Amino acid sequence: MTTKKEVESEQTCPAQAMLKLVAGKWKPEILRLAVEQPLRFSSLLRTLKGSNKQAIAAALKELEETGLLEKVVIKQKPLHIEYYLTKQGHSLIPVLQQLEDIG
Amino acid sequence: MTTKKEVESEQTCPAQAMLKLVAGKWKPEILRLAVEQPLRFSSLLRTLKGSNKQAIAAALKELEETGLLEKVVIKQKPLHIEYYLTKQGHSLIPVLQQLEDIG
DNA sequence: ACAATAAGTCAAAAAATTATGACTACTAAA
DNA sequence: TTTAGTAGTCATAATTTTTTGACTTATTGT
Repeated sequence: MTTKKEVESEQTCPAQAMLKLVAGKWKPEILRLAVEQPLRFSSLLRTLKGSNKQAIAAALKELEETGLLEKVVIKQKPLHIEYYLTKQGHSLIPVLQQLEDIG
Repeated sequence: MTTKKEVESEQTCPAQAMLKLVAGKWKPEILRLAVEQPLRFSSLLRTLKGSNKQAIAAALKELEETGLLEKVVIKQKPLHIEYYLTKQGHSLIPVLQQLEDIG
């Protein structure tokens, strides 16, 4: 979402823009989990304690829109959808790891 | 600030915690500027277009509290206060740089 | 056509973040 | 002791983000 504030103040810091792509309550954790295996909506819902469908849906949508996750629909008995970490998504992982190491 | 949400959901992702330290509208930019020279309140206010004293004050305070900036009071004719990037603050710079490179 | 399961959407409320305007504190010099 | 300059604080308002609960779509097997 492009906010009114953003339009008015005309972002200039590139790092800030990038940080927004992984910021938010659930996105870093989701990316971390995606390293290990493709993600499923319901599985995330179970795994991420304190989350809810809307939070998960919003996070997955944003991560997909910004090209960090790829959505794959599997037309099976009960509809399955998997989210894979993209190449760009993978490139973020070591950066997140460094952040952890510093903190 | 420790929020109600944080207390309830008991954060578990370490990267998320670290991201919070540099997230926000002005913190990344302030850190970047601090690499070049010690920062002054009024100077930041002039430099960061679209900012205001409260935003700057809050950002500097948080960056100081989390140990990324160090505050130095210079008792001179008109009171001067400088903010220096700490060792830990410096260690974040390459990470921010990497984020820029990816984005 | 209907049921069961997975994956969502939508509108509204609650909470957090950011912005605004008025006011305060400290220092040194006159 | 008043003044000028720098660095803020405080309460409140506006905006954005996150949460909540009810509802919808898609698929396949029966």
